[in-house]
Amino acid sequence: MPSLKEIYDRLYNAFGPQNWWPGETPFEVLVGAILVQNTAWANVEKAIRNLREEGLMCPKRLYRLKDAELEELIRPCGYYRIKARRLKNVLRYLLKRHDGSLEQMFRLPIDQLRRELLEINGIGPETADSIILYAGNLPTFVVDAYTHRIFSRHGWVDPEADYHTLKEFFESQLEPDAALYNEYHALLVRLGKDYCKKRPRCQACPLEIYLPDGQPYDAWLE
DNA sequence: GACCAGGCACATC
DNA sequence: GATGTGCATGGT
Repeated sequence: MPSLKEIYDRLYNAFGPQNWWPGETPFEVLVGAILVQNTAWANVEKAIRNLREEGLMCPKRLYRLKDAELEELIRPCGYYRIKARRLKNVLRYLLKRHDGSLEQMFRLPIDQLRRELLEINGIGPETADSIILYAGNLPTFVVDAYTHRIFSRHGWVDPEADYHTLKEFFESQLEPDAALYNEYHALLVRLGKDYCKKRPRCQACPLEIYLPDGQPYDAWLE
């Protein structure tokens, strides 16, 4: 396979900078990381807009909001009841442990912060890493369904590989560079959305991954 | 109408 | 330890 750096360069040359995360502030990124779980971003935008318009993009105010009201505001992004609970769980941690200060939270060593986030009910590995990388601008690689799908369909990783294995796969071959990790993950999502859907649809290319000019993506990367 | 989307927790065997 | 299921809206 091509080196991870080369794959990155080719993706960057093809798609350009993705300007992630699409959130105004670190706190919005944190909120978005919960709301986007297994959900299309377009739906999350509506929920975030609702919170913003109500002036609720603030840890304390959001935490004090009644569950029923929070649920109603985030309803457009789906799983709204469980996500309301998960949001409250993170907010409780943020307020009690860090006095509501993200800045303070991100002063923790990355590994420790990651462990603490993973103890929160509703925060799994991808959400924890997304918060650390995209809200904290700290170098931890974010793995998601697209990452797994793209790399396993190419035969570059074991299809059975779990989150931690994929994360190590990237971090062991790339410098710990937050800007690089940020752009890399965003580019993989872009590639996945455009060319690597969940269910393969085209017989001509076993990978079902194509570039805008119709050339198979796998050939393009060789 | 079926399928999909930037997961995660929990029940059951 | 592995496998299955609930959570839910909105776009294609």
